[in-house]
Amino acid sequence: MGERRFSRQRERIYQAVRASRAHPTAQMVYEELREQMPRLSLGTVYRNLHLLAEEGALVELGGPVARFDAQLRPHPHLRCIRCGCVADAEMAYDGSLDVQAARDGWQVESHSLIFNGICPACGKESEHLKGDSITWN
Amino acid sequence: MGERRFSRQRERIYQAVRASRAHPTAQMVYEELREQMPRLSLGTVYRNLHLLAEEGALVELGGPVARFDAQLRPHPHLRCIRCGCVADAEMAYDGSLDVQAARDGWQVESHSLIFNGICPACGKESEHLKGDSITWN
DNA sequence: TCCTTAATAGTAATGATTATCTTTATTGTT
DNA sequence: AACAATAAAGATAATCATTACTATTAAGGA
Repeated sequence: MGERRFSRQRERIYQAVRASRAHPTAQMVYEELREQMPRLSLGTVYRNLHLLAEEGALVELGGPVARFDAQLRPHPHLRCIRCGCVADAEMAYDGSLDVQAARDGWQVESHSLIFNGICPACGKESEHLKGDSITWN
Repeated sequence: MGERRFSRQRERIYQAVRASRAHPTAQMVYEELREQMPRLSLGTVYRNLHLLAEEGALVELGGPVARFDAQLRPHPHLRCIRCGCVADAEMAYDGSLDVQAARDGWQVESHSLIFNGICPACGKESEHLKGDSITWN
């Protein structure tokens, strides 16, 4: 449990998420940075994404594969049930919901609101193809 | 692509989810049924849970490990950030949100609203222990 | 420059889920 | 009831995301 030190890898990882609008996965960050840092390891990406999330510099989004967001204000997201891409919803985060949801002995801290749908790209290229729907409630 | 046949395994799997209030995972269903059906295979549980979800008899909930619900009316859920358990929120599903969320070329079909918090059991046993927070937005 | 040790790279291990493949069982038909 | 066609099961291997482990590298203070 020592003091945190600077590392160029962590810095680049943070900047990569910041610069992206794709809510990238660890794999996506890894592949992008690898071009410039061929020796980068995937484990390093995972470790640092979690460190950054832990210290509040990033937010981790759920789902079957984790995604990361440098936009710290909580907000709803849109997820494509075809390609899995994630976008920000233009909608405010309603913290009052957390109060309403509390019941029994639950202590509600936050909520995640994810809209499932078809993204512009997928909606265009496939008015015929019927891929597997990956929707969650 | 043949016609669907009856199978006692599928029937029991469906009943197991129906009878549970835990929004069980595939593993949970498997372990429970195994007592009565020692030869049951985990792959069979996964295959049938997905078949049942596909034909609309069950709903699949997201998260790092998939959970299943026989309550078909969409509704928000509570998830414990300590133990991972899932419960129903006593709150109506607001379909009007889906209309509001639509933007650009997105076709929104549904949404999932999950409250993150501490369940009664975890809140009781640990006002001292500080486990890893697993919260998603 | 030297030391301490946090952080990395590389790789093995884990856990959930999916795929493959042989055997079993459902169901329509004799 | 026996038969044939094939959906589904059981067993196991493979895949994918993520985590753990270990020897080496590199912050950063003395």
